[in-house]
Amino acid sequence: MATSKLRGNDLRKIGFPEGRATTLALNILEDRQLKTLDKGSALALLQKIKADPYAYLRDSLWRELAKEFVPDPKRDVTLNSEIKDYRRYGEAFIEDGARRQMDTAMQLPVTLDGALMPDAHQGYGLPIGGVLAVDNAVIPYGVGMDIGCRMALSVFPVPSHYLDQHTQELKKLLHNHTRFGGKEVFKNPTDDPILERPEFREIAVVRGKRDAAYNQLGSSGSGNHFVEWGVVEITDDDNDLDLAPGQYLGLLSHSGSRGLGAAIAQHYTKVAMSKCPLPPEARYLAWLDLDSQEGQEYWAAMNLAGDYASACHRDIHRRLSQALGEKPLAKVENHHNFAWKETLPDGREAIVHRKGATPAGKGVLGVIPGSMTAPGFIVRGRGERDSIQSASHGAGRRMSRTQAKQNLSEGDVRRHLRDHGIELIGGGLDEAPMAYKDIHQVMAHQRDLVDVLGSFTPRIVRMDAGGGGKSRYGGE
DNA sequence: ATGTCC
Repeated sequence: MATSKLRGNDLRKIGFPEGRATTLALNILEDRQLKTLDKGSALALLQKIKADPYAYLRDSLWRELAKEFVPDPKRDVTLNSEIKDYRRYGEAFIEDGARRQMDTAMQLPVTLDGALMPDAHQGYGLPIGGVLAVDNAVIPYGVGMDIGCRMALSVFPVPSHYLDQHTQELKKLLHNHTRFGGKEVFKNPTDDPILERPEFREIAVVRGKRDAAYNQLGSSGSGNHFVEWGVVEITDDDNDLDLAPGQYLGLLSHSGSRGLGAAIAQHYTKVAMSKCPLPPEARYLAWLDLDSQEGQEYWAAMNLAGDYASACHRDIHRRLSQALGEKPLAKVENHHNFAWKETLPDGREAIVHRKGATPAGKGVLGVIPGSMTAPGFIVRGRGERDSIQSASHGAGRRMSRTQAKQNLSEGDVRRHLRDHGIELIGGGLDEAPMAYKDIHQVMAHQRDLVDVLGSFTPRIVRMDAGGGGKSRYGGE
């Protein structure tokens, strides 16, 4: 009876699409002929069917599932045979998987234009670091799971040597006034006006998450999310922040829309995949017509999740500013994992998806983080048309989470952090600085996309304690 | 990235 324990989530981990294929697989496994199959063997078999569905088309038990993995011109929306041309920044160190995913996205009949940022790596559907402009449609997996995930920086009127003199106090503030991980939330969540938005009454999936949204407000979640104190160095006199060149104490946060955004992404991805069946390699790129009821709902829910993520950062910075007893001189905030209505250079209206890519329209400010032991950069967009007015959202991974856990040791990471003078609360091996690309190289590949106004060098970092042996994927 | 669900 071991098979009865197999869940949809197990199938997601071996790359099964949400929806019919998963439902079919779970139903077929209920067949009495398969009752003796243990969980491992069942997963191995399902993987084989997905990899070579043609071998199972005559198998009476598995035929219906196998069909799900074979292109069906009668059912599937057809991809263009031609891959539309698109720019790749820093192509030499972009992995093949990310390139292949972007190629597929450039074959969608709704695609107008695209670009791949120098921190790109493989994700679900659109690669992380992928920018895709489409015609009157929105792709839930082109936005990603953590809708509206963002960076927020506060610059304080405090000299940077405060970090050296008050290291343990600042560390304690992070410990006391931030919440990380799946379960940790504030006992006294802020009653933010966002919770009164009509979407919480009008959209079913959003309504079901209102209580969770209230409880999770101001919490940071897990994965690559962080809150950190560090040194802001302003190098450019003309910096749009009214800051004199020099060094300041800074607070940088990276997190998103928590359970609310995840539920919206999961729900509308399922809807899109059932309404817009695509050939297997493109299945996760299913879109919703923007004029459809579901498309309008997703658009409203996505915007709410973005505003919620912003409210969370506001709360994080308010709590820490109060605890520090200082008001910020300047703030910079920018989001990725989102879709915007924009006008392309040729005048066409487009829905521009930036999955792990930073908006870089002319004069638009943003922060591109490096790693715990490398600076991030305060940037101003140059409005470059070839990148669809976008830039990278960080350094990007050099090692997958699994590779990092296999190749790095706790001792090595501890030494590396100590050598760089970094204080860390939490943080797993999969988030070790060595798992990330060299931010200086990444920045060198996007000189045409952004101007650098200053830097942020982390000193005291808090992250989730990390997943230990748990398998994770993606990361935006 | 989330919640533990087809």
